[in-house]
Amino acid sequence: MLVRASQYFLPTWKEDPAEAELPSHKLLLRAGMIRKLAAGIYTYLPLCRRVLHKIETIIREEMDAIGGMEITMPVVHPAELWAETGRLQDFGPILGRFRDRAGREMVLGPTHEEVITDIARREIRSWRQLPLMFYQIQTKFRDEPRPRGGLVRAREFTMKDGYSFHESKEDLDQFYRKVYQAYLHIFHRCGLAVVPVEADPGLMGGSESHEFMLPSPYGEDAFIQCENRDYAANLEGAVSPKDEDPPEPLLPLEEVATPGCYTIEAVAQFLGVPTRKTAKAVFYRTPKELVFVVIRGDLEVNEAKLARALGTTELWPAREEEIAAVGAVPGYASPIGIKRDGVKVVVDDSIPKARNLVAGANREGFHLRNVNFPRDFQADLVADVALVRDGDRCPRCGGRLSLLRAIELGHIFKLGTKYSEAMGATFLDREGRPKPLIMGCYGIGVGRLLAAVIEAHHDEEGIVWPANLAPFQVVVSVLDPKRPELLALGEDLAQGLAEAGLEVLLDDRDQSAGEKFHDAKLWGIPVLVVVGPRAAAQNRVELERRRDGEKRAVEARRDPVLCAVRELLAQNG
RNA sequence: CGGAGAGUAGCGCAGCCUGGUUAGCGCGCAUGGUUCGGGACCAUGAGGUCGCCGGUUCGAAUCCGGCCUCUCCGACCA
Repeated sequence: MLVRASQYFLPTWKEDPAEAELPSHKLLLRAGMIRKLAAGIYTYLPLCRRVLHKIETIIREEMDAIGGMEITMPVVHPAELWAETGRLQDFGPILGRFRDRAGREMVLGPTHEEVITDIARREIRSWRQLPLMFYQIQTKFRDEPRPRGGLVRAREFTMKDGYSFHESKEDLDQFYRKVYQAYLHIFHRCGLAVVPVEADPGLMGGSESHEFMLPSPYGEDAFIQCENRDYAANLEGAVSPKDEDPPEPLLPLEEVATPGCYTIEAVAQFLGVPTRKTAKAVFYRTPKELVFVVIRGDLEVNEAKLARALGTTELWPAREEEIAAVGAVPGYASPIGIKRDGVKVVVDDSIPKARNLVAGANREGFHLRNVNFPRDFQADLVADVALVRDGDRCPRCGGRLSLLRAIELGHIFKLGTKYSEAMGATFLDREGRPKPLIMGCYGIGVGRLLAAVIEAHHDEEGIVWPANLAPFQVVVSVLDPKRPELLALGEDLAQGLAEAGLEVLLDDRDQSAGEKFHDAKLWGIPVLVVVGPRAAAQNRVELERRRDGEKRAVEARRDPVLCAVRELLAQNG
């Protein structure tokens, strides 16, 4: 296929736009691939559409290969459907809403578990129909509070979402592994070295989940990875064993004056002890009760882990008056001597391993030395609720963990029966008994994936597409298209390449040579064929490879040019 | 939602502090001409409710108040 640049829409910019920070965002704008309509809402221009099409093709091939069937679900859903699972509430303001002319409340789909489960409950009756896997590539809308980085986090975005239905947990487990592998293939084929990490299912619910992360300094997310590569987890789910303090005799409680020491740092400094020899009190509120968390002073509470330990999804920081109501003194709060009714005391598992800690005395201006658990206070729950830090130990091998920024490209979940139970989607099992369908769901952010490919494949001059994703494989640049013989030569060579099955951009625009060279680099097209007067005088054209700038001159005829282009493309990796 | 910054021609910016002719520069765009291998040159020209609303003033891009939008950091986030 052959496209003439003079008749195509390729609005490039010379300068970096003021609104962009990330390389992918700047390059998408400069290369004329996207334009912004509003915060986090973009038009995909022709060059972008071509690349998206290639990414989508890879995704379709991999989904089809594991038995996925492509469908398209509606963008607009009745709000009632979302009320069935409780997510009309849970999603809150993220959900785009409007009323139709009859006054019925509608939502813009941020994801499609409810819709596919509605299909399933109407159509799936027997175990004989299972398993089933559906997927779609479609526009989603989520009114995120902070869109950022162009396509890295948009409010309106393209997503591949897939949903599978199974008769048993075992069948889901087996299929989940297939999807996991298919996802690795997809990212590999896009030229990305992603890391699968263990993740927290969060709002989606379910038992097990993995995120596919591309490490990047510009990532919108982060994860924890072991130096020995045997453990990777997202921040909300990461665990690390706590070190036991060296044995020391348990000393008697002792109250000490610590005027003006409202923070752990201040207390530790005032008393000359390290922060890890202190116990910190942190207060939360759930719909049911006040939660008093006791954690080692050098650690932070991981609210996702705490919520999971409490079996709740709703958790907020407590207000001062709620803290005071149970007899705790903010700034000097202590688990010793508080009212126990209506308070749940959660002790992080760092505390039983520590000895002789400094904790609040529940008295303005005083702390206690030599606090020991469980000698001095009791817990309703002992659990790991700490945020893992850079440098902590790996739970598998004891190696060092590091915190890496990353772009989350995909997320897969074993949903189990959360949606099928809420919505009454059942089937008759082999014994003829009705059972809720067992589900999995699988998402890839397609636009984010495209942005991630640019983050991973660019240089100072522009994008450097992997050959299989490039919008065109070759650009044939006619330096002086006003000369009929040069234009004719360029057209003939471009035609030859196109007839051989390549996607060719013929740059026949009447612009200076420099501008055309710069645009070709900005667009990231793998091979440039230069048709210029200098080489043409010797009946030659010059080829240049985008990735490394390697140049070669070949005879200006179809066959030698095709042959050389193919070689350069093949070595493009 | 908390913090920070920005909004002047299609893009990038200056002018604002210290109010005063017709609001400027570079790029881009249009027309004509000269050029033609790494973001050319000359000439002419088009293009602006200075984000919006209100106030102060003889006079506001400039000072004051309110609002809107966008960007970044954080919180949040399948």
